[in-house]
Amino acid sequence: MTPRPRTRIQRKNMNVILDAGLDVFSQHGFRGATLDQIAQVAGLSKPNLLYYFPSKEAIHVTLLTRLMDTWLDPLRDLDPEGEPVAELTAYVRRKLEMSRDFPRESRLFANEIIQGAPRMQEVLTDHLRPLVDEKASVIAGWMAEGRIRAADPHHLIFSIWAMTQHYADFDAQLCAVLGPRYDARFEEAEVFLETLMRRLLSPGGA
Amino acid sequence: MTPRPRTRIQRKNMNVILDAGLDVFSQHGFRGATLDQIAQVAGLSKPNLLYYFPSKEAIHVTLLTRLMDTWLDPLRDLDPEGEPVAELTAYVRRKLEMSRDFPRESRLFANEIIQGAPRMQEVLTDHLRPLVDEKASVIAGWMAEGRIRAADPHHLIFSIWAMTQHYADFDAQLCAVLGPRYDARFEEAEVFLETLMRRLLSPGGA
DNA sequence: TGCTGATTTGACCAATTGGTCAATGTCACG
DNA sequence: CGTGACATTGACCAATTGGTCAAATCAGCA
Repeated sequence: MTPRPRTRIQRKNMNVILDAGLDVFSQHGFRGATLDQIAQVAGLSKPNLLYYFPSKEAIHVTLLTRLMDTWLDPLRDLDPEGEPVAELTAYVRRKLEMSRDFPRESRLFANEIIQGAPRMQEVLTDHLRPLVDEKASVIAGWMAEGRIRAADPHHLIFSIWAMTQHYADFDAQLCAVLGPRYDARFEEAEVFLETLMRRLLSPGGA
Repeated sequence: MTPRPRTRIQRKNMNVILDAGLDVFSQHGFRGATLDQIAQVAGLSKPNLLYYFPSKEAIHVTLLTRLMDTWLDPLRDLDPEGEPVAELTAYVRRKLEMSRDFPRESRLFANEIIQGAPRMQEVLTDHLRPLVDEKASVIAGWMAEGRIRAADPHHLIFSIWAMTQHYADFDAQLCAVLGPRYDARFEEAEVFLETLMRRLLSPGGA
């Protein structure tokens, strides 16, 4: 689908196009985005886009594939040998950092899922699901050993996704509701979520 | 913007159109939706749509406005005189029920917010923000009285929104990850979220 | 320098977009 | 059974869509 970049120029332009595509797709979704818009943001002509990518969909698929590579890293990093509460709060912190540092990627993903994930079914079932099941059973193990309080591990993971990605995906709402406190939203969120995780999971309920 | 329906036929057709619009807008966002698609789902001709609504945007705006009316009811119902933990778990339960019973409405809202809420800024700052501030101070009052454990009330509300709406907005992801457990997702979520809220808020940390 | 392949684009295309309008059909009510 | 308002639509429009292509330009190398 995506030709391997061979020259300097190819690498540079493909990155420019993907960055522009990320801008536009994350803001309007696949169907709402147009090649003209992407070309304009990229500073290239439309035929030039199609010299590097065979179609609009190819740009989108390339973005989603590259995204999934790094998107799940925080969950992969969950260490079965680590201290349970520390591991899970660290996971939340990493996810929150991703929402802060890569909001466009989060929104691209959210758009795709909300619209039924038509171009991601296989990657979700083939890669995401096994990873989630694996980490859920690690968490279940911790719970069985009494190292953290019991709660459905899958829904625990879903809640962590929901709460952390919310700060990227619903940014416009936060901005409207928080007013002047908007600038501190990530610091406040980190404190709040750490408290939440600790009370939910710490054996003492601390 | 939207003419008041005068006849039976008008009322019926406007509802048919709005329902079709909800289908299409919630799946593709504003720019990704087309009048032809809405007309097809509604079972009407395109010029007939435009006989009842002056433009594509008018349908969208009407949907959003009607939605906001009922979307915030669960939060409005939060009773300052009630028992704090019971009130907040009831709020979570009502929000979760809305995700279960009105997933299209949730996705319509999510699409609009993700795309920067270009058509909702004023309703967010004029209606949502005052309501959130009011309820946040109710919650803060409960915390100050020691009736629930302390935590940032605004971020508590955000987390409740995130976790409950996640079950509507990211349905495709849940389906892929949960597999056969997918059918029980709402029952499981209710149990999980009740546990979470209780541990987070109950003075004993129960 | 000249050559060759990589890069860029103006012009173009068929299909689709949101929207208009005149003509037609239908319904309620006197 | 008229008749006037309500309802419906086929035909059409200009603009935009994703995508093509031949011609022009550029970069690097012998």
